[in-house]
Amino acid sequence: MPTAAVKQQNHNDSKPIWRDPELRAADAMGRLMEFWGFRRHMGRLWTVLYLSPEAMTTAELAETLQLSSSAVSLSLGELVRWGAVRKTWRPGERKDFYQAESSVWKLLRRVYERRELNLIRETIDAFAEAARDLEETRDGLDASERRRVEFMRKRLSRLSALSRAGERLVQMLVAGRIINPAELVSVEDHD
Amino acid sequence: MPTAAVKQQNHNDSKPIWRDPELRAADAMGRLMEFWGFRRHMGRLWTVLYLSPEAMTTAELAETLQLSSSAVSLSLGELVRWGAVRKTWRPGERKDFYQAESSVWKLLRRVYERRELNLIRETIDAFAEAARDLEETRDGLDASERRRVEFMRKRLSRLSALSRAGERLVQMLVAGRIINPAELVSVEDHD
DNA sequence: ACGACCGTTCAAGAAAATTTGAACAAACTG
DNA sequence: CAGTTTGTTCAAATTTTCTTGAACGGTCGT
Repeated sequence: MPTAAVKQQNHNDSKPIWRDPELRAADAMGRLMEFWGFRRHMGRLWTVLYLSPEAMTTAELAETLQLSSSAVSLSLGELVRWGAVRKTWRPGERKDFYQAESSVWKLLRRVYERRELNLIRETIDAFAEAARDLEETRDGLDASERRRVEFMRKRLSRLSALSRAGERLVQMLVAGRIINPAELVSVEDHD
Repeated sequence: MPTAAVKQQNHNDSKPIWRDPELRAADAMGRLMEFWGFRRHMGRLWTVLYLSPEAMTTAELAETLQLSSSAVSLSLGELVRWGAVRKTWRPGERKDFYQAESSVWKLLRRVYERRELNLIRETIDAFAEAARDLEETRDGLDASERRRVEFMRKRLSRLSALSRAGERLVQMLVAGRIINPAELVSVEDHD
């Protein structure tokens, strides 16, 4: 009788010889994407599609990555919303086919535009509100309180300036223009 | 009898009037840091310290942010390991005092050096391994398989080139030198 | 050396997220 | 139109991460 150590080579699937490197690359991208705040599976799915010359069906993707169909549907849908994967169509086929958007630069740009830039702006706004709140407290304060609030105000405005500089930098990136980190540095120089 | 809506102003703490803007700013930074892959509390703690003219004790931090002492210890320790907060000392005092590293640029650089750069390198290595795996499969393949593997090899090497370009960009950032996103773009041009 | 004070670590509990199977809906086929 | 096939949504279950209180260990003052 076979031991438990025997890999269960299910179904009648003879897996292609390139499956191992494929999964290795997919997993590496999955980690990267996860670190970047996306679902692991988004990176994996995108990579499998990117490495495939042909568009693929959800069933093939599920089989390749050993995922349930709902997991595929979920992450693939998100990829489509990010424009990282396109639904394609094949005459005579009922299933949907998917293919990877192959311009990584385009994808990077889109994420920075839609997500990072938004987050920075929310942060900028929050600092601005905090500063406004602070102004309103400047009524009957004794000397030491006044000094304390003044310090805080200065630091807050530095955080504001830094985040605005960050916003500009990301805007430059998105525009494909040259980025000068010195602009960030210089915010902190004159104190 | 007082309703539940009455804010419980616990203890005998008369909270300073700048507490609200302080917390608002701390929370904004907490979100940013969380998005960036750190603990929420790290951003909050750092901000409270950054906005304070005086070094603070763990007890004061816990009180300000309404955290348990273990939560403070955990996240503060991590901040110290990242060099984002320094332990200071006061003559005659037994407690430890903490103050924020106030150069945000220095902090950014350190994180990119230690963390992002490492991650990119791991990714580069994984792609390289995948490519090596793939080379080894090139034995008795029929024509269509050969074409398939060849496609995959091309795409893999493009991913490699992209991640190496990413590494270079981060290196430039860390060095404070000018970054040209076009280098990333150009990887995908000649196909 | 003893006791009080601080800070860290740990394991248990709580909260948040991912994952899955099943139910549902939509589109096509015969 | 009934029956398949395909894809999505939902809630339950699992896993992972975060939080907490208690135990531990070290340091200082008496």
